[in-house]
Amino acid sequence: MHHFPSSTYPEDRAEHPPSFLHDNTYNSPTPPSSSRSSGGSLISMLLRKTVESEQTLQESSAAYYNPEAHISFSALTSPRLVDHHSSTSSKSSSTTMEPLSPASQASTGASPNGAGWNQDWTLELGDRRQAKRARVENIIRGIAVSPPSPSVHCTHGETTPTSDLQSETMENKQEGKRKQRVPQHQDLLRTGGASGKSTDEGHNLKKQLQTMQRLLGYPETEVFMDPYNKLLADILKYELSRAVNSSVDSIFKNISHTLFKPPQLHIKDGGMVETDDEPVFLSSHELASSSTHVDSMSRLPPCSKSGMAQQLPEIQTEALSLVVQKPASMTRPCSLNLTVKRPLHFHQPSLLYNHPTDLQEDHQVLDNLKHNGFHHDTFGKLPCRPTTTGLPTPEMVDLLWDPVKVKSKVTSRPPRSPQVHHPTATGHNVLLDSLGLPHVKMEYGSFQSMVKRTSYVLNEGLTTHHLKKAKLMFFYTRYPSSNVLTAFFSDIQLTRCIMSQLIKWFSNFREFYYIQMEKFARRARVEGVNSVRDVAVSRDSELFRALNMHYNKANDFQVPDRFLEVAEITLQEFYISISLARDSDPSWKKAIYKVISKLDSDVPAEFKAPLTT
DNA sequence: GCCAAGCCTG
DNA sequence: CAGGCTTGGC
Repeated sequence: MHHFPSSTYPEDRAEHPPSFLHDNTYNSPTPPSSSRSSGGSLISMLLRKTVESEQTLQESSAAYYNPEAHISFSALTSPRLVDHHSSTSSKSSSTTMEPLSPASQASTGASPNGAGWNQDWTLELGDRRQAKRARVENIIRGIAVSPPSPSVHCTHGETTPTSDLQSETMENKQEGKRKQRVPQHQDLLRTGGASGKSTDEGHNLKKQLQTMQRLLGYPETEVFMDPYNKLLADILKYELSRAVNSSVDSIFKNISHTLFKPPQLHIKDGGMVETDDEPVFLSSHELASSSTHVDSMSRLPPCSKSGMAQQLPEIQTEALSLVVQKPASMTRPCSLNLTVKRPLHFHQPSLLYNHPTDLQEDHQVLDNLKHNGFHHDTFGKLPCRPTTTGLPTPEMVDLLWDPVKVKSKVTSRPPRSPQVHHPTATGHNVLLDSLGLPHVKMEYGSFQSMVKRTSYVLNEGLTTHHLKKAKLMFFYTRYPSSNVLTAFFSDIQLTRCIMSQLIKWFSNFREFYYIQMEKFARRARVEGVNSVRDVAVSRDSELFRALNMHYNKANDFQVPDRFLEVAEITLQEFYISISLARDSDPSWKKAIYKVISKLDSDVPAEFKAPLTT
């Protein structure tokens, strides 16, 4: 098996029982990711706030949420968050790298596999307020949509509608003309939007609001008399104004992050989540990252964010610098210069029906205004290079609806030195679309099952699916050769740039891996572990959880036992080196790297996937 | 000088 | 995760 080369403690190693006697029945705990995104659509939240106001007015004592939905929500989110901390802290008293207590593990494992809050809107369907929301939504959508003129000034003028969503949105394009000026938010906040420097634009906005209020069933005075509601109204005005001015890009981008949510989710026993429909790519983990990390939305690349804009023939009303990236070639440049972005997905279930905790709500609205609402420039001005193909194929357009691709950073980074290679138009490769969707625990050997063909595309660049695949491959190989990469990423044109990116990915994976190893090795020493024999890695260990969270965030992949063995060896190597004070040598890790590099396994053929059909 | 790998940074 | 830089081997 795997010996323990260069170990300083061969005796320890010899005496150390096989560490891979892991419980096969282990039910992988859900990574402590969590929670819901604190972000979301401003308009959605504002609308909901408005509806809530209505609710308050009409049913002051009634619970807003469907009790059942509320319960589900709580069960889906809160426990895990709490549990994560408790389990982590529970370990602090341990002097070894022992697994967490069964209790904590159990409670953790009982948590759902993320995407918990996604259920909310589903559970609310049928509510009578749904109709009202729908109407309001239509209004908003109408506001946001530009004039119908299809004379798009864009290199992709022949953009082909490919979805119902799209055509549906098209129907709502018959709206009035849009303003050009984009009011500064400071002005809006200062003047209350339609007041002060108000123009006819303000009147229009007010009309829109009045319409909404009527639909919501209460007199407008009721809304604005309350200072709180007035504030919300002001904010709403601001948002509407932005939409009216064909500057909904940022809003669009904000909501697009969440609008691509799965159309339907079901909670399975044990908290696992699965979907009826295929396009489920936006996991709660991904969303969680946006809340735990600094405003990830603001960091989303413009190309990916504005990608869906090319789905509709648009009218160019101004010379915006927004660029669109061809989704099928995320890392490749794009030449689209569409200038009008529309919230095509306003009608989709989204945060409109998502209900973050109430108390946070108010702050979220304002915070989003401050932090999310004004990233227009950030979104729109980052460079994006032209595509090599110029025109999007229907498949490409179709891919625009892939939320992962659209939202992912992976899609944005152009290759360092873009080599203009012309895609072989006949290269009907298949996307590993389902890489982004499996929320069901899958077996090691069933990787194939998550490789499904959804469309024929010409993959010129790496997508988030490739990234996810690469991460899973890391469980087998830490140092993949270029041959392996070539073999397992045959669905994309492995240019030098792409290959470099793949290599870089694995380099980053290793970096994280070794950082964790060092951290936990040092922690073990601090906590009093005095023998390498006590250094072990199991699926229960915090180290594994961290790694699993990083490489298998959705926790939908059964990590091979061999990886745990390698991880344990790595941890032990670090432990040994640190114990011997080798870390005083600047290159002390290299010896470890050399050891670990010999522990690679073959990547299952399933990962090659049937990329062509 | 080139290149791969690693390190640092954002 | 990716860009930039350094390092070390050739």
